Amino acid sequence: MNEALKRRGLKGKDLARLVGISETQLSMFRAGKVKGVRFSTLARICAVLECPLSDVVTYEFSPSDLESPAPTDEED
Amino acid sequence: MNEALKRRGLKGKDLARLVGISETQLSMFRAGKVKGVRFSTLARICAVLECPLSDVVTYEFSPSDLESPAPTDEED
DNA sequence: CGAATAATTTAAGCGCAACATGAATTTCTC
DNA sequence: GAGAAATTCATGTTGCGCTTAAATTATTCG
Repeated sequence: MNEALKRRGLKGKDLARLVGISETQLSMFRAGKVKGVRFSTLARICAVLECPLSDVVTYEFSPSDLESPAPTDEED
Repeated sequence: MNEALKRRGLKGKDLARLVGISETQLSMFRAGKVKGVRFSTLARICAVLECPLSDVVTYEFSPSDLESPAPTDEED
C-alpha cells in the first residue's frame, strides 16, 4: 500500500485522518502488528487510496497456517 | 470461496473443523455478517482451501466508503 | 548540524465484536 | 419424509481493534 500512498501523494497522517482511524492504529496495521481488522476499515483504506484490496492485505501460504488448530485429518 | 470449497471437495462443516472455527462463525463470515476478521483466520481459510485471499475476501468500491468518518478535506 | 515534520512505539483503557457452545430452524439432497 | 448440511438465535467470554496521550525514533531540509 506504500505505492498507492505515494501515488495519491498522501502522508500516513493524511491517510489516517481520511480513513478515520488514529495514526497509531494505521501505523500498527501497516507494520503488521495487529491481529485483525474491521472490514469497514479495509474498505475505507481502499476507497481513499483508490486501490484494490490486494494492495492493502496480502496472503502467502505458509505451512504453519495448517498446523495448530486443525486436526490434520485430511489427506492431500 | 464457494468454488474453492467445491474444488477441494469439502463441506462447510469440514472447513470449519479444519480451519478451527465454529460452523456458526464460518457461516456468518461467509454470509458477510461479521464486521471483521482475524488475519489468522483468513490465513487458515486460504491455506486449507489452497486459494488466494481474493477468493475469500473481496472489495468493491462504494462511494459510501468515503462518507462518514473522513472530514472531506481533500480536493480531487 | 538542529529544527521541524513524519512515523513508530508504548502505555492505559474502553467497548465491541470475533469467537465459542448449544439448540432450534431452515434448506438442500435423495 | 428422513438425514445431512447450513443458517440462525441466544447467551456468554475475552481478546483485541481502536482511542488518546506522550515519548521515542526516523526523516527531511535549510
